[in-house]
Amino acid sequence: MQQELKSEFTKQLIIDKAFNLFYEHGFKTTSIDKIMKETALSKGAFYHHYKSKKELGLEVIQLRVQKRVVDGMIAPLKEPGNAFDILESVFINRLKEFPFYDKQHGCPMNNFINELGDNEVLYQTALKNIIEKWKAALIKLIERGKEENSIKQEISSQAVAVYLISSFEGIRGIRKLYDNDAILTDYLSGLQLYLKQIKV
Amino acid sequence: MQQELKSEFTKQLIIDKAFNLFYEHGFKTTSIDKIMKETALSKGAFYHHYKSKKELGLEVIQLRVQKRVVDGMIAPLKEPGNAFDILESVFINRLKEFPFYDKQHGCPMNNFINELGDNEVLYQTALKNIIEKWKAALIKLIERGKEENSIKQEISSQAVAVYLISSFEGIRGIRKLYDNDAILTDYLSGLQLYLKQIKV
DNA sequence: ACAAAAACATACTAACTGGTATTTTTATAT
DNA sequence: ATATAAAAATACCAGTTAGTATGTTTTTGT
Repeated sequence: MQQELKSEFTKQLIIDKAFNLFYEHGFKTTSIDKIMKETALSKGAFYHHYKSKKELGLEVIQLRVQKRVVDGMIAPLKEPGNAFDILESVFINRLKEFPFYDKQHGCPMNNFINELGDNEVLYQTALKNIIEKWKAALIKLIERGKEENSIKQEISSQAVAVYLISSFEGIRGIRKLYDNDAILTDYLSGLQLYLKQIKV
Repeated sequence: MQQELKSEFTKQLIIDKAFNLFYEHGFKTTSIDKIMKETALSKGAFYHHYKSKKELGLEVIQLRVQKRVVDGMIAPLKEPGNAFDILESVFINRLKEFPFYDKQHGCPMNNFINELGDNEVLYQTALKNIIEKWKAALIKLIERGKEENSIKQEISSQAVAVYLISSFEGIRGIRKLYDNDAILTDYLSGLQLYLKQIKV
């Protein structure tokens, strides 16, 4: 039982260090050697726990990348309260609260999407899964808003959800290029204008 | 003089093959060897014309990537006609006209931004330059629309420009994950709703 | 005709890549 | 304590990487 715990701890350690390196330097250009140097364990240990780099990448996406999006963007949508207000505050606050490091390196999910999204069906599916979860939660919230009459009935929940996600992921990439938040301020104004359109 | 032409031809050939490989496989994971295999020239020839891979990357961004955005998204904004109609048609038509290959591999500029945007100030500047050009052209068109009274006076041209660019680049990445255009259709509905908000 | 220079080719390096084979260490069950 | 299996370390493989050093061929000015 103690051995099992140790194994689990090591796997989590590898995933943790791998996520950080993938986030900062990309997946394909981060080697197993670099990851294991961070864990202070050997390459042999890595291949004892994972059969390939691809398997690790998949776990990082499913366990770390997904968790980030769920915690930051999906779970808050399910809180009780005025649906429109929640929609507005989640998108705006999340963007404002990012630390400098996260602004500089963009969205981990978006980075994976752009690096691996056209590469391999397994990565594709894992990433699509996160997007679909996010989309579904947004649609549900918008529908809730329509019912409680805080969001206009006539708009397409699905279209609004997709447009919100697109613009959010888009700006997370573009922000990398700048060394200040001016572009984010513009984005937020643009977003607020959009939300006004769907507000009842 | 003949030599100069030959040199220019070779450089264009290298840039051309490099762009295609970068687009399909990413910058960091495309080697000089692979590029030069495509040109049917030698590695010696490459290092005669370019001092490093970084220099090539920069030229690809400045000459090919930028041209794509200018031709497809910026130049059409400068055509005469109703400003709102131009705005609408450029974004919608461009997205609809992408060949399958381009849908699958996303936007070359966005790919570069997400792979290299947090890496190196030279790439950052070159890419930021394209975004700023695009933004400026959009702002100018929106201002034009305000003057001719096809676009609402009270909206911030800058905010709308940034929001439009963000959502466009965002969806170009997300589309990679899917094997059909359903997500694009949702995006287009969402975009149209946004545009309705700024129409006079 | 000829020397200089540009264009390109060949051969190479040292460091790094994902992955494997083999051995050593550690934990557990009897 | 001892056999067994998991965890981890070491050493290694064949292939790839950006970049260099040194050639050969082609073009060009004289």
